[in-house]
Amino acid sequence: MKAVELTKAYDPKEFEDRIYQTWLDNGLFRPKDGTDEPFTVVMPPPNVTGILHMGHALNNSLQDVLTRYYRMTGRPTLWVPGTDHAGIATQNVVERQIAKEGLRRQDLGRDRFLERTWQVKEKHHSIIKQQLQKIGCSCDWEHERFTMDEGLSQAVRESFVTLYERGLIYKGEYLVNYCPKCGTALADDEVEYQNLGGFLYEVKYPYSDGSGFITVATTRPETMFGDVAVAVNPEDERYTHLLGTLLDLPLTGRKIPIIADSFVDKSFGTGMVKITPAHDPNDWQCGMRHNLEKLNVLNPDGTLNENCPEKYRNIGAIDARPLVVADLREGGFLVKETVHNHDVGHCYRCHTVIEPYLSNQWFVRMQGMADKALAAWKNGEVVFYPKRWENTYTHWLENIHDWCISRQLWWGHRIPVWECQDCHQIIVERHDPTSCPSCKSSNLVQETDVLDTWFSSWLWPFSTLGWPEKTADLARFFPTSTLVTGYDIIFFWVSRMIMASLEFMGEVPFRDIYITGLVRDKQGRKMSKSLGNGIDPLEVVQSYGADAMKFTLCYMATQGQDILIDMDSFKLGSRFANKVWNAARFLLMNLEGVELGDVASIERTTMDKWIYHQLNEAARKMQVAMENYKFNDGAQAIYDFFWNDFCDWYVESAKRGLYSEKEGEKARQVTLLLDLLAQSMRLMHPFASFISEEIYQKLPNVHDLLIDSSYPRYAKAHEAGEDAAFVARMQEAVTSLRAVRSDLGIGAEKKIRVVIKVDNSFFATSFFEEQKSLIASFVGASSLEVDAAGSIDVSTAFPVAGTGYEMFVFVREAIDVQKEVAKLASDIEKSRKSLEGVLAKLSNEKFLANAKAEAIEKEQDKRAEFEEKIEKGEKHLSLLKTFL
RNA sequence: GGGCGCGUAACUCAGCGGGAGAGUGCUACCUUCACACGGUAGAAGUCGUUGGUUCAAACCCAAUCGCGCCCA
Repeated sequence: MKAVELTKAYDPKEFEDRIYQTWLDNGLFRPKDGTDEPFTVVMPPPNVTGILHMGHALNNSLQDVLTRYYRMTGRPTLWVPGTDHAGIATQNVVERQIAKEGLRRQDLGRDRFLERTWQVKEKHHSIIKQQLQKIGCSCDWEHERFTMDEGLSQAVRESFVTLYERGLIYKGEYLVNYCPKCGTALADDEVEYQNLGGFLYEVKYPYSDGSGFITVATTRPETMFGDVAVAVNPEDERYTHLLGTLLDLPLTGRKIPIIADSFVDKSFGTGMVKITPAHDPNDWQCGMRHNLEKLNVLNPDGTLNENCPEKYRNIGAIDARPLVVADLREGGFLVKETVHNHDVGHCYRCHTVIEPYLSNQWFVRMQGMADKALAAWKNGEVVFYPKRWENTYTHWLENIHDWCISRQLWWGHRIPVWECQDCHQIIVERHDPTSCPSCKSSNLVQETDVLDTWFSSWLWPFSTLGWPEKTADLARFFPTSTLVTGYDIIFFWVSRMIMASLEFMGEVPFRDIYITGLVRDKQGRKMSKSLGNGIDPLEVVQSYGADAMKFTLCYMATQGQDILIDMDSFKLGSRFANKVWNAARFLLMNLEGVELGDVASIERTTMDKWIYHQLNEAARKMQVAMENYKFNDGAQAIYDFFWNDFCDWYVESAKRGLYSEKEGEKARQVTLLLDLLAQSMRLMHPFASFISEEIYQKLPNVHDLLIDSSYPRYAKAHEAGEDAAFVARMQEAVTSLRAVRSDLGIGAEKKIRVVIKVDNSFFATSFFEEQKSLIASFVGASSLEVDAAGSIDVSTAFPVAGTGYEMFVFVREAIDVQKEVAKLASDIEKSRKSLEGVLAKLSNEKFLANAKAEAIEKEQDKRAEFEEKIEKGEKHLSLLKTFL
């Protein structure tokens, strides 16, 4: 066998793209055939015109880990990728683009504007796909979907018509959240609230009969033109006698009544509230209760309309406020203004202040679906990780509002509703109608609004698999296994998918819902364009490699916690990858002239059994971690195993075998090392996919692709607890000797003589005896003796404590005896303190009566241990003092 | 106003009833034949505060302070 040469430094750029291409070329992202239960994940579709940010990197890294893990356990695995048409956002992108050409969408017309938008979509789509590939996502691109694909549009159509037929869709006049900038209605949850400074104005409203006035309090005086009443609390004795009195609305003179409604807070402001049903949600409710007129005073662009006095018309509501206030003051109506902070809604896309606005919109009745979604959760059909997010889910469903699904946009699924212009019949059908079913007229006009983007994404887990067609994919892969997403869209998306799935498929779309944290900067701030504190995942890939990024994110992805990182954080993964690379490099350079043996039948030493035991333990930890979505535990298990166990101890110990002259010993050692390396690559593949595959491809002992090989499994039979205990004791001895070396300032180049005296009862004596040369090499000893008979004179040597044994180092150098005496004395003191605590427990009857047997046993062990430490310490102390 | 989360080593975070842990950073020594993106050793924490439960509390309970998020 020939040695294999790896480059000196880990250079991910050299192989990542190539490896990805190999996986693609071999079709390894496709689910394999078989009857095992598939593992299926649908990717939360990123906005097609967006760019990949750290949140996507995290989210997709975790999905990739799950997918690769389950793929290697042998289950047919499908990860469905795709993108979302993101109605408002995409339309904004295109509008900004044509604005540079001096055009508005109206100038182009609907069809040409949409053509433009599709072009933009195509271009951006290829970018985002490339980005996902760059970070290593092992999703099945043959299953890729876009929310406006033919099939998915069919799904939208089917679901709309079905809901309509079930009487769950209606059109109604409603007070919606309206963004004047985007020119569209927003759902309640697309509004973000920000606490802003403002004023509370107290305004006189005179009685119509001229006998005086009352005072109302308002934060939005400019909406007074839409006032239709003033309300007081019915239990507010101050005002009961005024009920029914007419008032003259200032600046207009319109007459409005005083009414009673219990929603009014007596203690807020003056206890009198002006009622503007067309511009305030509470007033809207109040107006419904009292059957009041709804007087709209705004144009669609947010300016005041013809229902206002002429001088304010066509002025934006916010700009009109100071004018109105000034005129009120001048007219003597303004009583006072006080500083008042309150929450103001903003558009989640463009951050413009939203206006409650009266308009005709389409709605879905949600109550029935919400009840079913709650019931499904109560029955344990969906489980959140971490569990506490279930509160968010249930709270939202318990307070469900009807969903406003129409958007005044062009980009999206146009609402499939036609109106006959002759008989005004409303037509909602699965196929575009050509004539009116009632009067046969062909004069039909389609609704101009499109549907909310979430109306297509709530179908995602089954529309991507072919619904409404009864496809083989749907039968095989639905319901999916796990959803990985962020908590910011639990109600936007997760809840709605569950509702849609129950409504159309009759079962939940997934069982496990893993909610990731948000990726933030080191100060804990959200990463955002405006702050400029974002980290570009591709820049991380460029600097450290995709594996370093994924590994680091996993290592830090503790369940339920946000992840605070900066660019330097990724050094964790990068260093690990470099370590892996170099360990492999070292092993592969030692293959020259070796004939590999049969791993299964090869003779194993205690060290060998120990490392296989540790590997087995790592596999066990990994399985537990994966099943419980503890990505950090998984990453740590492989990190610790590979670095601390394999590299630091096993490979170091194996060097003797590698350089051995003994017949067959080198081949034996290399065989085991290569097997362990291959298994390590399998174990780490989900977390560091490229480097593990690259190394695996160089191994002479394996011949398949790693991505498709089998995952190491924990097996009770591979446990070797006794060997593990031997090695643990040896590690303790080595570490103590190294510490002494360091402490006494004995340079690495100086060889030392060591004598280990073992107690009669020491369980690892023969192991120590066997491993003398190994221990010696670990601590740089020229001579190391295990003295079971107690015959070696160590009266001139430096004593080192151990449990079950003690060690003596023959030191030639002058040592600072005072310092060592002080140090030992302080160690003894610590042991004394610990022993006191232990003895206190053991003499406490309540402890003996109540504590678990294991706890008592452990305390007894500790007593023996501390007593031994003290006893040996005292002995060593007097020995040391003879040096003085 | 309601809900949730977090306060553990300088930083980022695990641990969540029985002897305080990791990574980074820091200190000292080492370029010895895989790796200085390395090795070896080390310093570093009354586990936010105060009470309570318990034989035993970083961990459970209550209160309190600070920070963050969500909802109204």
